Amino acid sequence: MPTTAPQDRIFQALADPSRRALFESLTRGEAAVNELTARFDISQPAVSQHLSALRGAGLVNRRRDGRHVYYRVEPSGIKPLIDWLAHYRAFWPQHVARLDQLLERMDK
Amino acid sequence: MPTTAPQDRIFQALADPSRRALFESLTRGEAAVNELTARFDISQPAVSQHLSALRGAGLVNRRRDGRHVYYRVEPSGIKPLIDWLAHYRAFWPQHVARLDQLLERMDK
DNA sequence: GCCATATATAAGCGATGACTTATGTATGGT
DNA sequence: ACCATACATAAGTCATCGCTTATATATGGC
Repeated sequence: MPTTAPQDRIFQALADPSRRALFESLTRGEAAVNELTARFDISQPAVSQHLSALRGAGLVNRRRDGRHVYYRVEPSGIKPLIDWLAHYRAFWPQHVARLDQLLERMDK
Repeated sequence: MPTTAPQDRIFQALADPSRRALFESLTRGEAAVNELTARFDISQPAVSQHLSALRGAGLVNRRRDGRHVYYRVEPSGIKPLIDWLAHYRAFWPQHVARLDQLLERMDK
């Protein structure tokens, strides 16, 4: 039954509260792993693993600068989520048009 | 770290592919547990457990009719998801206004 | 009341997940 | 070259998940 859908990794990535917190933190701006480790009460490897999951889901990017690796939100990453929501357009008929416009704009 | 957020149950509910498939199936229309069990290749208890999780997340309703229990999508259930998305408005500035309108309309 | 159907709950099991500590790999400074 | 810092990966542990089978709880028809 479970043929891996495109939403699979993103939903699973966001299912974990720590990961959502990390993501939330990154929306405040790019941050290196050591900064993130300082902000949260989990070990550095745990942070790296979470970031890896977020990256695998396409939700974040990374960039190396010297010894630091800076992570930042990948704006296009949440598109699968929007797509998934749009698929259930039938349940909010009035809003479909707006969602469609949103999707069009995100394509570019 | 993990103080149970409002998005918690909904993200976790949607993290499972079988559960998303069930939800998808319900968007085609209300269905009883035995129908859903027939559609998928998992046991009836598994279906009931998934439906319970979806219900716990506010994504579906149920209604009893005789011996059957019919489940249907709760349209307001995806609002937390929209809310969560809206929170990251900063990343798609052009779309914020539209998302806001969408949210306003869902409130009623 | 009795039996069949429909669903929910219980109990158990193997797989996966989220962490930990320990170690490996880059990079920079001296 | 050496050492410290920054990050990733490995390995192990404990909890949670998704499933199963077995059983309990409706409801309806006779």
